[in-house]
Amino acid sequence: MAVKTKGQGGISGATIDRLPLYFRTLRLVQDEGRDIISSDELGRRLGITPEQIRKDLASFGQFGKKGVGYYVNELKHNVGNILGLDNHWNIAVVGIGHLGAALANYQNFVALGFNLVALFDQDPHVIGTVVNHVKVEDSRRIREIVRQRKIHIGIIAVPAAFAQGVADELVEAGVQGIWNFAPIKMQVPETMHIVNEDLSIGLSSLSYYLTRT
Amino acid sequence: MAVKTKGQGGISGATIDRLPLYFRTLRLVQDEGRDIISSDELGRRLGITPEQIRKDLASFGQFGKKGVGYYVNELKHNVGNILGLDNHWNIAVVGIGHLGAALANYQNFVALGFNLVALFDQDPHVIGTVVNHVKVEDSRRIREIVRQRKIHIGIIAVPAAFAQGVADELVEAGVQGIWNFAPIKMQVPETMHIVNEDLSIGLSSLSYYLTRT
DNA sequence: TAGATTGTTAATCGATTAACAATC
DNA sequence: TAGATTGTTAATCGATTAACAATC
Repeated sequence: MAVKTKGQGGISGATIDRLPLYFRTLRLVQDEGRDIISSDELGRRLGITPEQIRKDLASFGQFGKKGVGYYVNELKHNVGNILGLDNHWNIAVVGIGHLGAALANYQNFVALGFNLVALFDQDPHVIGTVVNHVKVEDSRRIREIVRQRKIHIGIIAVPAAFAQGVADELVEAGVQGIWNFAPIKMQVPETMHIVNEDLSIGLSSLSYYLTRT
Repeated sequence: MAVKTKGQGGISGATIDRLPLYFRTLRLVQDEGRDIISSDELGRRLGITPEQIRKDLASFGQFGKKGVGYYVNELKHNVGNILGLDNHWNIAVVGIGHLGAALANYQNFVALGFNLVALFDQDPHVIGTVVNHVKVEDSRRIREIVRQRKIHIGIIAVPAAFAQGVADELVEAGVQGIWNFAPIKMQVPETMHIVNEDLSIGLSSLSYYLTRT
């Protein structure tokens, strides 16, 4: 679970976290050849109330037509634009263990417009191998390559003990955001955007609910 | 990011999602040989206010000593108990692609007391291989093996197109909870506990914030 | 036109923060 | 005792739900 995506600029963090769901569903609906969709149907497909969806969208503008619904292509374009997906951010994964390799191969990122441009690891057996068409580089070259390849987002998939060090290097190299899978709270400058993905939370909370059934 | 862990039984879902963080930090503090910790220090280590922590804990009982703090061992035991970790749930991963293999190898689950007891895949090249000391079985045997090995939680790491089918089988086989990594909203009976882990949300929301810096 | 559906305001609900009495 | 720190109540803030006018 991604932790603490706090709101900013007046828009609720909860709203922002729902936008990717809208985007994905709109893509599916588009593939089905549909031109128009109502907040009602979108809601039914996602398990979200239509009022919630209308409110979320309305906080960014008027994208629908009263009495009609939303034009699928147009809305998808707008939501993608709001999410900044057309920036086509360059991303790099640091730590090509099982999880890092899984992330490097994750096809849904391509669908969102992200470009995987670098992979890093410090294990000599892993350096030089190719994962999803990208060669794994030595972690010591993070600073150099992040600048060269204009990497915007660093994904941290190293063991907890190394995560802070990697974060420091990524920050110094000038990435704008970090997506962190290591189970630690990292120290980064105020201006750095960081999203923590904590896999323990989902499973533990499931345990909580199971215990109380 | 884990989606929609709604509160239940009067306890806020946000509170429950913080408990695993407390648990993990207490384990670390315990390893450091510390006997006592204050809400203030716990807060500093996690980036959470001490008031929030005290409130979270207080909703389950009085675990601290005024003027002193919390006894680390005792609190860790209590938080683990609240989360139901001492149930030592049996878990199975369905879909041993990159992500499924990463989850099967995820060491943090062991630290939380979960037992990995089965792996499933439908690819004949994958069936029979061993991942993290567990043999991969044919997905067609889900129902049989879930019962045999008394699996409580099913983890879905198959492509979106197969996820609903897998969920149906897991439900029929009698699992109590599902941890779903496929990017779809699944239809399951009301009584089934399901936590959706949606990796697109974290990265997309990061894109949103980066766009507005 | 009548029916459908959005966008927006008001009401409710829930979660966090602040304050402080209790007490170790 | 004096200082520290919890547990709890009250105040604030934020997010969701309900209602409905606008309008296609």
